[in-house]
Amino acid sequence: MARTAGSHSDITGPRVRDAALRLFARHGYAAVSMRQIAKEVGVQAGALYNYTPDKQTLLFSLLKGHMDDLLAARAALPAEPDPVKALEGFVKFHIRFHLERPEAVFISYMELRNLEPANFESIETLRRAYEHELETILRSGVDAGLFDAPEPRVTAMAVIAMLTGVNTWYRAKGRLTLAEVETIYWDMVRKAVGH
Amino acid sequence: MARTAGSHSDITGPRVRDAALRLFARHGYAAVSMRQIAKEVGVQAGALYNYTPDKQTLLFSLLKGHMDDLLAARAALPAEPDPVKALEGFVKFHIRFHLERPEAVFISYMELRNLEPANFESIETLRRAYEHELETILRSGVDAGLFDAPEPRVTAMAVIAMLTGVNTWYRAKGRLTLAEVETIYWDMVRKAVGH
DNA sequence: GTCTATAAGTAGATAGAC
DNA sequence: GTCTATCTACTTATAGAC
Repeated sequence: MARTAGSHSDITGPRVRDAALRLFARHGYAAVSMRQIAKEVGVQAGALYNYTPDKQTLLFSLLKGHMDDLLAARAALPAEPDPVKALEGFVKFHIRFHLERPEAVFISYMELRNLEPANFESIETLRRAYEHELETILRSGVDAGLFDAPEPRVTAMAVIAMLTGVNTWYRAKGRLTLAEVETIYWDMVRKAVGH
Repeated sequence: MARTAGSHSDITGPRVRDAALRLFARHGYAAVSMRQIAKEVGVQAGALYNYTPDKQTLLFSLLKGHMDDLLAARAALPAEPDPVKALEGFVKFHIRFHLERPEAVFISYMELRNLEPANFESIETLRRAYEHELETILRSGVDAGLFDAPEPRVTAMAVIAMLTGVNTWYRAKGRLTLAEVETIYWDMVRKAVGH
C-alpha cells in the first residue's frame, strides 16, 4: 500500500545512518559536513535533525550500534566448553563478523578520538568486554594445559589485532575465499598459542 | 650566543611539524585548524605559511618523513642471511621502531584517507615496499624448509598487524618492559610461522 | 619572519513556513 | 517531515606593514 505522503521517518532514518556511516568511513567524521550527509540521502540539511539531535550523537549511535551488534552476535553463539574449539570459534567469528561490515569496523577504531569523553568511555567499556571474552578462552586453555601462552592478556590483544587486520587487505573478489582466510588465520593462531 | 632577532626558521619549522604531528594524532587532520597549530607553536596562523605551502602538504610531509625514516632505519641494519634470525630481527625492529613514535604511526594509518590521490599513492608505495621486506624473509624461510607458512603474503600482513597492534595497549610505565614485549611477540611469531 | 587584517567560503544548528 | 532562510562562528589562505 502507498504510504501517507510525508511519513518517511522509518525509511529516511536508516538512510541517514547508512549515508553517515559510508561518508565517515571514507572521509572521516570531522571532514564530513551535515550538508554532505543530507545530499547523499536526498534531503536538505535541516531535515537531518529529525533523526539526530546533533552530529556527535549520530557518530556515537553508529559506534554504539556496532558494538552492541558485535556482543549480541557473540552471545547468540552456543557456549563451547572445549578451549580449542572455543578459540577456533572466536577466530572464525571475528574474521567473518568484521569482514561483513568493514565501514563500521573502520570508524569504530578511527573515530574513537572524535567521541566526547562520556561517549568514548561507553564504547571502550564494550570493547574491553569483547577482548575479555578472548582472554577468558585463552586462560581456560592455559589452565587445561592445552595452550602455551604465558601472557593471556597480551596474547588476546595480539590475536585480535592480527584478525582485525584482515580488513585492510581482504577483497571478496580476490584469490582467497572467506573460508580459506578463516582456515589460514585459525592455523596461525592455533600455532601462536602453542597448541 | 643570542640569535639575530627574527631569524627563527630553523627552530620554528620543526616546532610547526611537532605541533601538527601531535594535534593531528590527537584530534585528526580534518578536526585541527591551522590556528590551533599556530597557537601551539606560539605564532599567528599566517606565519605557518612560511613553513608549508598549505595544510595538505604539511600532512603529506609528516607521513612521507615517517615512511622514509622507517625504510632508512631498516636499510641501516646489517643483512642477515639466516631467515630465522632475519625474522627475529624484523619483529624486534618493528616493535621498537613503532613504539618509539606512536603519533607518527597513528597518523600514518589514520590520515591516509585525507591525502590527495597522488600523495596517497606515494605513501602506499613505500608501505608496500616495507611489507615486501617481511614477505621476502618469510619466503626465504619457507624455501629453506625452516617455516611452515603456505601463504607468505597473508602471513606477512598478519604479522605486521599483530606487531603494530602493540601500540594500542603498551605503556612504558606498565608491567612489561620493551624487551619483554619483544620476546613475547617474537615467540608468538616464531610459533605462528611454524618454526 | 612575523604580524594584523581580511577575503571568500563553509561549518553546525535553529526558526518558522508549509 | 521537509523545506528555505538565516545566525554565528569558524575555515584556509593571502596581502601588505614592519
